[in-house]
Amino acid sequence: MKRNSRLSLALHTLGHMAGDPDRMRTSADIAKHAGTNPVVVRRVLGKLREAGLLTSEKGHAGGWRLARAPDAITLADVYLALDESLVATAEQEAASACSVENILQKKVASVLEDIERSLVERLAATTIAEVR
Amino acid sequence: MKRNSRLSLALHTLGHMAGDPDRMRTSADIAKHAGTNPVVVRRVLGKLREAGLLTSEKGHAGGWRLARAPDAITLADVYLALDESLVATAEQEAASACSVENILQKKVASVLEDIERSLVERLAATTIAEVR
DNA sequence: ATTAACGCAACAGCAAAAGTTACATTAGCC
DNA sequence: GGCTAATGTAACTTTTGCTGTTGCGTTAAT
Ligand code: FES
Ligand code: FES
Repeated sequence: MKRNSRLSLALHTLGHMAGDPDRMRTSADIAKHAGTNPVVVRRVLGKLREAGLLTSEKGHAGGWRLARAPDAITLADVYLALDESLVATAEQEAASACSVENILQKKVASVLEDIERSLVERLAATTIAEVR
Repeated sequence: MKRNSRLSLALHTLGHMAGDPDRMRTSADIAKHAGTNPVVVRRVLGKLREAGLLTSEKGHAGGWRLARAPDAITLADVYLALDESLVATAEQEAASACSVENILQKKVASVLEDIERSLVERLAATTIAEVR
């Protein structure tokens, strides 16, 4: 697991959680499985918690758990929770003096928006219950 | 022009070329317009030449020119010529022991392939003659 | 012969992502 | 109450890919 590691890490972890939703997992456990560092895990899962997909508990018997049923969490939920996008975003700059630049900007931005939308649609069709 | 600079640079340059196809441009000219370095321009345009979209000539009166009519070059041609993809590619690693990983890999890869295909389709609908 | 261009390779600088360390806080357990 | 094991966060370091830069060889017009 190398690239796009945040998303990979998140999906992989949720996939395993979906297979045994009641078990509480610590960031150290998860990190060991994923071959990374507990802090990285907490960083990523923290975003999923903010999005309401996971809950975490501090203290002695703490750890991480799904916040909803596995079949109520789609890949799109995860993708959107980390706001990192798989489609390069064409950030719009203040309209330049160059007409070529402006026209291109519009064309490309509109294509990318459509593509992004359809990507999310596709991801929404699969739940993490289906990937374990 | 900051991000995804290779594609931006390429499209922008071709857009301008489409407006005056017979004029020969040097990498230094182009670099000045694009606010970058001639070597960077040659790197990018070199790929477009390999793909048959441009021709370059060395020597004193050398420079760059379109290899075909502007309305015969689509944005998709340019996108494909630089093999840099706007959709993050889910590189496949040797099937791991973990079934979650394998299933995810397949799902995500297939989605991304579809998305990439449809992106290229969309880009193929516009020629550089339309963006000047 | 000179000049102005490309081609290419090697190197330097930079910025974003990942990993690491450190420490405060929290909650169960004896 | 004190110990232990967990999260939460901030700061720092390392890695990595991209951009930009320099240098030099090659080519062709003048
Ligand atoms: S990571 Fe999927 S099995 Fe350990
Ligand atoms: S860059 Fe488009 S006008 Fe100079």
